[in-house]
Amino acid sequence: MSEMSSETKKDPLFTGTLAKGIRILRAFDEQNVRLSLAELVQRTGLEKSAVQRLAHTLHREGMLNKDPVTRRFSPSHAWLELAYAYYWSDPLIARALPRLIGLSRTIGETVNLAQMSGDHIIYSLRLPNQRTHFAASIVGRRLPAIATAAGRVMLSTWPEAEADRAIDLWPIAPMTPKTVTDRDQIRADVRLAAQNGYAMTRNQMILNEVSIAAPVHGVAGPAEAAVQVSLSAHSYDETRIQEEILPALLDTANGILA
Amino acid sequence: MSEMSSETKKDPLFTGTLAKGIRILRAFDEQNVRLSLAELVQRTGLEKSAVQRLAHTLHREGMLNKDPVTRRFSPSHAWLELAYAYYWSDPLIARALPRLIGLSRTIGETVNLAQMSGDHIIYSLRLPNQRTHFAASIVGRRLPAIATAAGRVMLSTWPEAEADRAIDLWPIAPMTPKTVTDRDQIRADVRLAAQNGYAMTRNQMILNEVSIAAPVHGVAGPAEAAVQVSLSAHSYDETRIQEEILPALLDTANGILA
DNA sequence: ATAAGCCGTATTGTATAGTGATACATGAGA
DNA sequence: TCTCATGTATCACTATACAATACGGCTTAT
Repeated sequence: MSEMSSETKKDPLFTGTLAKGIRILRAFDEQNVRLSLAELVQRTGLEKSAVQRLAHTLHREGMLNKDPVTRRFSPSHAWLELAYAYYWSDPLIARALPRLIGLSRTIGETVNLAQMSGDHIIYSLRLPNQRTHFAASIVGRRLPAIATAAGRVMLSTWPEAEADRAIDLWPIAPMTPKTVTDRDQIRADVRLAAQNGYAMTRNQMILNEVSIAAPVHGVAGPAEAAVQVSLSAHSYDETRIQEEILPALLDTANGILA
Repeated sequence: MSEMSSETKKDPLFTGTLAKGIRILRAFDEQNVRLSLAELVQRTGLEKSAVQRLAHTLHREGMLNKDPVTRRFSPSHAWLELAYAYYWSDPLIARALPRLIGLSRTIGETVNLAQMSGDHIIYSLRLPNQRTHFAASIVGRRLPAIATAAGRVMLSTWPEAEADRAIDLWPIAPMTPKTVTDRDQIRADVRLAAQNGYAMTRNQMILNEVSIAAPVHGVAGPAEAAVQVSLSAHSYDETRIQEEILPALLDTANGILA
């Protein structure tokens, strides 16, 4: 009767109530920061009664704050505690963090650790500087993988067939007028990254931004992650990048291997 | 029949299934990073069948990874996405971040933003340096409020009766041999913080660590948060702290007011 | 002023969906 | 080879989540 029929079709271990509750948590994002009951109904597509019950439960469990006057829900500190648990669970984080800090001190520019997450990348560590704008300063941000230097350099370590499939099928969300949407151009860029051992993009997310990424290799096979640096094109010409940034970046990424 | 009878007693809006699912998420922490079904049963106190169903659902919803060979569950990237949403939801974060970065550059030492969360503080922003150890580098960490400089300086802005109650009742978890557990001593320290406008502790979490915190005031009334700096007692004597650290710290904390 | 909407909250009969017990399968250790 | 612990699958039962609806407070329009 609903649109989830195909997904839910006879999985006797699937508990719909919990899934709905998770959908409520997921309704919050950078544009939806404080949601009323009615807005939650709209964003989740659930029944008003269901949202009432589930949001109430999440509130009582400490997962949602509720403003006593506006009656709006918002994320609670528990969401940060979950991030804390995540950080401990991923061994890459502890290996990468001290080296990223070193890189950040050396070059004095924004440094990130990105991981592949489906067809997106997700930033799991970020070391912003004062010029970095807010969205680029906080962890957990997702971007379409093949539209980013980090995503491309990771793909460049994949078996060619899989990488090609990804380049053909994965989404691209144009962020600036200069965002590349031509998949053959992306394919060429991934090939180039395979040769160079790093990937570089310009003006893809923000105008006048140069993004450079190097792969973090696992024991063998595809890259586990990528170390990525953002620079202003105004401050860094090609030779400065080659001489000041790249050696330090590649050194950092290689050092994380463990 | 279960131990939740007092909590659940007749709240017709409370959905137990969702609450149980949340308990599964909460079972992961810094010491429990990768949990088997049996361990989840043990840690949550739920029935094996329930854990089987709920963990399966969380896995299908992308909230838990499942290692195909060890069959263990672990936090997924979605946990970082939730943190991302939290960061956008709390307006203090965007106000504080650039100033914290500035402070970090100025003094070259570890800088944190802490907020009150029940009877604990939680670190919501952290700017570590290379010497910072891992647990002190990642957001979402909670510590007993009255055992920390940040917690005490926030309490020092509370109405005296409430602060006294907190000092009497809130938990203290001794972390080092020198952790202060005498509540009258803590009370004196809070009073001193009220006079000075900052709080300082030594050897409370780690030996030879000096922790200094200044309050971030709201429009009026109690502090919204605290800016906190960690130093090595070996590198900073009292006069260096007074001259090099405190002015910058207080300036930063005051500047966040907005 | 009054009415109409909208929204959050409370209530209730009903059947569905989660429950818990149990059985089965697999792999590790003794 | 046996035993035990653990993960997975199945199933009858009924407790529990469900959707509909009613109520009351607040804002907006007329």
